[in-house]
Amino acid sequence: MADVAKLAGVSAQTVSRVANGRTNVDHATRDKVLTAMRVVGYQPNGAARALATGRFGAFGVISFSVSRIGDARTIEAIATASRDAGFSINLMTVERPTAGRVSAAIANLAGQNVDGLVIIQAEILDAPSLVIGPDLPVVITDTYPSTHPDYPIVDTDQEGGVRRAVDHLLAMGHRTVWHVAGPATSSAAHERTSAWQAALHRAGAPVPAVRRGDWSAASGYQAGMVLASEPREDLTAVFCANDQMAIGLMRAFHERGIRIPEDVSVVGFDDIDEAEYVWPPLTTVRQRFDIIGSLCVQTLLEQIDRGRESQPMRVVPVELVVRDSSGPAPR
Amino acid sequence: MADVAKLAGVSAQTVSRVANGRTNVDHATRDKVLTAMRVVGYQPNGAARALATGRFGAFGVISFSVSRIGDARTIEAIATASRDAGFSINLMTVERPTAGRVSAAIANLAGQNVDGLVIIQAEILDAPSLVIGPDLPVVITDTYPSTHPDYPIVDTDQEGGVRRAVDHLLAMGHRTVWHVAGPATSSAAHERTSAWQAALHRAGAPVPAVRRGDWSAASGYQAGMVLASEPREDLTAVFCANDQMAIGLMRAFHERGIRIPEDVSVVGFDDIDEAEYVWPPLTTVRQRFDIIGSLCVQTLLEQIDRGRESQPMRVVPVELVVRDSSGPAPR
DNA sequence: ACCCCGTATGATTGCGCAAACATCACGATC
DNA sequence: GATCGTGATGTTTGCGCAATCATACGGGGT
Repeated sequence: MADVAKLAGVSAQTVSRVANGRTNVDHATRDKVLTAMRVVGYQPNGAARALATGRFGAFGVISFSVSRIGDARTIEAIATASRDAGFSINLMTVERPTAGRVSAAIANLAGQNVDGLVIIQAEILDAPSLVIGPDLPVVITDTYPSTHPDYPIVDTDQEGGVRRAVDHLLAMGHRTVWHVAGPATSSAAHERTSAWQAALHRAGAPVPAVRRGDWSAASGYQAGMVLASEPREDLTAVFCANDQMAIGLMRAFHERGIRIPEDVSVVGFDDIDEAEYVWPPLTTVRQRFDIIGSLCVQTLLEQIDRGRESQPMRVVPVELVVRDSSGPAPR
Repeated sequence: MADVAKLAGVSAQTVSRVANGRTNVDHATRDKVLTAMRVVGYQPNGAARALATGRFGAFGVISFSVSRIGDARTIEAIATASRDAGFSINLMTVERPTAGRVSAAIANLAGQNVDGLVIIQAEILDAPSLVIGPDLPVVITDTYPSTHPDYPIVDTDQEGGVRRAVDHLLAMGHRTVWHVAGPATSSAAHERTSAWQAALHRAGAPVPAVRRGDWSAASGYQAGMVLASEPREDLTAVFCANDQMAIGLMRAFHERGIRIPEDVSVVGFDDIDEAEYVWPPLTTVRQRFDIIGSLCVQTLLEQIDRGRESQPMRVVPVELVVRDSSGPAPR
């Protein structure tokens, strides 16, 4: 910066003003400075700026996974919304989802580099409370609403999505709907299972035993093999807690000669890109990760302006996408 | 830090030493300081540390996409390897892959916050050269080897992977292999197409016209519909440049009553999780994104130590995974 | 002609930390 | 017993920038 100032024949402070786009700089002066910047190849030092201003221009994102599709899409949306708001993203992955590790990651990011924190909490933590500095804007997504009463939450309308899926199947004459749940460690999986139960209860339908997977197509395949090997009269519809398990389950049914949807209807959750192109095309509940991401950023920006006031949970609507994997009940 | 020093009855410098884990501090003193840190709730300020040391403890990652599976897995691997090396990840997405935008993103990250840069270049840029500060460690992945002769490159063994896939099909008696390519903007797509051509040439097989998709299952579906509607005697094997297009293509063939693999064999590229669980299970070339990620980080660490000396391109091996979507040529 | 105020610019200071050097005490060595 | 080395600690300084205050200039109002 000193070099630029010398070359342009102005003070360092004026260079700073130009670099920050202040208006109170003469046109001619600004041009001189900009030219000098280009000549010198000046790049402002973010650390020094952060030290002087107390702002980092970055949000931290804590996630247990990046490659799981939902997480990837959420992160992408957060990154895009953050960039548009002038913030960069500091991504921190936590290998094992214990509250201690998450709190450590938070501490790490918090003191260090960020103006706010998005926690993609995907999995239930072992301890109820997170240690978060009181002044750090924070938002939690992909978590039980009740888990963190003190922090703002953004999440998909799990209950509404599941209700639509189950009602869709019941409306087509299925007497009940089986369920392949996500892992017990996932709060989203819990919510979907509860909502499935509730929807069946409301309709007066029997509630079959839950099969449990781990989100992977492999686990859906296994669940499908188990279901196929203990044939039951009322197995005509299955709601899988995500699309990948639904895909695996469909492969198992194919292998066992169970036709979809003639014998059994299958519905997933997420609407991943492939859902439309597997065979048969998968009926599913579309999550709007783009909205989730931008709401997270918006929530952080509001906290930066106004502090962590009590905010309502933000629920992101879903949409049932009906394709060929679901149809009328047989007979 | 001053508060901690006062409370512990030592100098600020000693607190700094404890915070940085230096060994030359007396046990008793260290304990006093650690206690004081806990009492005060001390968190070192990353910006100040970076300013003083000139190191940020972070790598920048520039990517055009986060949610595309390969990118997501690469980013996850980079994040994990970086964390293990004590670095965090500053993620920057670039919406439109022009050299100008990428250079701007680089400038943004470079001066600002990072000790090194991973560019996941996925798409061919409009201008040949990137503007990268001469002192910034950098590594480019997912790009043409020849594009950036001056920078270290890490990439999958595209040629080897394609060769294995094509040879696998030819060895089963197919007279030739059709190809659904990735988008013209992708260097990986180019490489795979060239390798496919070369493999056919080597075998003396005819080279059918290339169909082009955009990596999505939807585009694979369209390509499949087109292929299915112009039936040809020699259409008995298709190599798709990624798994998602292969999945879409298989749906199209299902719809048109073309059996896989009895009528047509299909091979993909990537080995995404679902590949094993679509119907039929997809033969594909497994990319090792985990290795790519850790090699990227390793390359950066070496540059930090020894400067940007000329490094050989690092080629990551692949593996052909044979499943049920490929079989002997009909008749 | 005077003052006042707004605009453009410069000078000083401190953000929180670690590098570099200085100091001190103590034990080993000849 | 003088010298040296080693480990533990303190003091000074500067990293690069923006906040703050200070200064200079010029035009409009009275």
